[in-house]
Amino acid sequence: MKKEKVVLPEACRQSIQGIKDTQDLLSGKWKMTILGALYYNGKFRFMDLSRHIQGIAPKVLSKELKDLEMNHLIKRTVKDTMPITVEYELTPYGKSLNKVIYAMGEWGIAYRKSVLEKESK
Amino acid sequence: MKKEKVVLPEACRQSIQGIKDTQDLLSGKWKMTILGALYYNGKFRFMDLSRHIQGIAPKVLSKELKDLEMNHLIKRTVKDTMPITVEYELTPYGKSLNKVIYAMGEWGIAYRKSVLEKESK
DNA sequence: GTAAGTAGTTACCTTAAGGTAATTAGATTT
DNA sequence: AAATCTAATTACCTTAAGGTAACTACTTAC
Repeated sequence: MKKEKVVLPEACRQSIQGIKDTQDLLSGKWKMTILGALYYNGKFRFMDLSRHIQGIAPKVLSKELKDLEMNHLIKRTVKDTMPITVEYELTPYGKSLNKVIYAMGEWGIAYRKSVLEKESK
Repeated sequence: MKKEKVVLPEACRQSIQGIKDTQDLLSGKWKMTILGALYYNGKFRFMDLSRHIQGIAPKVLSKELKDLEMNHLIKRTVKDTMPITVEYELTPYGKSLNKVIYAMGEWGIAYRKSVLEKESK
């Protein structure tokens, strides 16, 4: 019997690699959610983020924000107020994730709806 | 000083929750990549998947495929060949992730390009 | 008969992700 | 004077994710 090895066109291979790269950069339970919050609200202070993202511990939030900042997806700004406040927002680079963020939000909403419908049957 | 608590419109809260739900369902290093491969190639047998997704161990691939099948995102079909082969493909439900998959692939490609450009400077 | 291909499974191990709870330190409110 | 706000940090712990390597059982090609 012949072995027909599956060979993918270069464009497919690139897309699959692209997905992997994106996933690696946005790894973990929280990064996409944080980016989503900043995307939909524009700016957030640390405490407001921690209040609006249900269940995240300050230690974890702090670490995720550092990761995202290191990858130039968000910008951290210390405001000269009393007491000091810190604002986080998407960089233009972070904003370029808009399609990913939007698609995930929409799919999740539809997903939740479909689960609820099944349960009510 | 006044405390102006940030309050998000319901639509934002839903979108953020949607992102979180989606992320939770597609957690881990490999699920999105597997879905991407099936999206771009249509069907894949176990060994072909394991060859095309660089670095994934058979144990891990097997587990991820089970997870995805349990969540009705992919379909597993045993073919009556000698030796037996098994095919994996997206369900219609899995295909509804197309925008997420596509957006992540495109962003990843652009990301890789921008990294290469910076390095060459 | 031996190598290689099919689709996994099993046992074992390591690392990192993430959670808990307490603490810091200055400023402001009550 | 005590509580609460700001943005975190620190120490400690647990779990799960993921990797390694070997193995199964069957078939076919060489």
